[in-house]
Amino acid sequence: MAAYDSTDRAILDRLQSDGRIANVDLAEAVALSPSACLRRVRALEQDGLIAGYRAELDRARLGLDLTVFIELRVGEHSRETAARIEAVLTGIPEIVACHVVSGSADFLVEAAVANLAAYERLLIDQILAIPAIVDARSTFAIRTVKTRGPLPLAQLR
Amino acid sequence: MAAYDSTDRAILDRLQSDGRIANVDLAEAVALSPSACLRRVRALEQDGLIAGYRAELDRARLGLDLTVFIELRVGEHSRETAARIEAVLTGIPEIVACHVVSGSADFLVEAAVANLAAYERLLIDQILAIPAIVDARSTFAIRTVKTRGPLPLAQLR
DNA sequence: GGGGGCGGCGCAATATTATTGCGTGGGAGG
DNA sequence: CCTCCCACGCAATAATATTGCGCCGCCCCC
Repeated sequence: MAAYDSTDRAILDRLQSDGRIANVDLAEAVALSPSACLRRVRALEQDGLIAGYRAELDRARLGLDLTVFIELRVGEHSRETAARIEAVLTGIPEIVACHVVSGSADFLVEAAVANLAAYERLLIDQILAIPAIVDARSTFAIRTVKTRGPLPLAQLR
Repeated sequence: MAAYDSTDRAILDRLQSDGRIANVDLAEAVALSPSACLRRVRALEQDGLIAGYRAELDRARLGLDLTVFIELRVGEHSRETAARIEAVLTGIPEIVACHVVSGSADFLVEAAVANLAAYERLLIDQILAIPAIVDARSTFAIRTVKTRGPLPLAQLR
C-alpha cells in the first residue's frame, strides 16, 4: 500500500491530537462508518505510518523539570565506534531523543532530568564516560514553548 | 492529589509505551482490577500528569524526511517581542517543538519538513521574516537514533 | 461501449471493553 | 482498641470494537 487520500490524512491528523479518541467518534469526524474507519486505522498501523501511541506526560509535574540539549563530539570516527556510542546513548533512560547531526557536533541528544545534580550525574557518569566522546556542549531549556506538536500534515501534497 | 505510588508509576510507564492499551490489559499488567485501574487513569488525567494521548507518526514515511534544529538569536529583548516571537513560532506548523534556551541562542526550535526546498521556505519566508530575529543557525538531523523515548520514570524516587 | 474484477463501503450481529454503583477490608489516626 | 476513610473488587449496564457479508462504483480489458 502506498497511496493515502485526504480521509487518511484526516484520520492521522485527528489521531495525532487525540490518540485515544474512540473509533466511533473518529469515524464521525472523518465522515466514515465505524467499520470502514477502523479498517483504515488498522491499515495505517500495519503500514507503519502510525508508529505507535503514546501517553504524553507532564514533565514538570513529574519532577523532571529540566530539559537539556547536549551536543556531542566524537574523537575517532568509525563504523564501530558510532554503533557503540549509539547503543549506549539509546540505553540511557534520561535521553529521550538522539540524532546524528551535521555541523560542528556529531550527536544532538535531548535529556529529561530532575535537576542540576541529576544532570551532572548524567553528563559525567554516563555520557562522558563513553570513551570516544571528546566534547559536550549543553544548552538548557529555560522554558518550553511548544512540545512535540503534531506533524504538519497539511503541508503535504 | 499529590501522591503517586509505584502502581501509578507502572500505569504511566505502560501508557507511555502504549497509549492505546485496553484498560483491561493495563489493569492486568499492573495487577489491579479494571475498575480500580480505570479510576487511577482518570485521576492521572484529571491531575494533568497525563497531558494527553498522541499517535506517533513515521516522519520518513510521511515524506517529512528532514528534521532540522534551528537556534535563533533575538536582537532586542523585551517582554513584548518575546511574547510576539513565541506566538509566531508556535503558529508555524512545521515547527514541532520550541524552547527558550540558555547559551548563545535564545530559542531552539525543531522543525519537520519535506526537503531542503521546504526548509528554505520555512527559514526565509517564515522565521527570518520575524523582525526581531537577527540570526539563525541550523543543524540538520542526518539520522534519528531515538525519538521521543519514554520519560525516565524509573529515575524518580 | 460493455462486461468483469476489485476495492472499499455500510450494515448488522457478536465479542470485548468501559463505566458506574455498591459493599467490604485494611490502614492511619485518635 | 475503635472509628473513619480510602481504595479495592465485584457485578450489572452501557458503549465500543470487530468481523462477516452483500453491494456499489471505478478501472481495466476486451
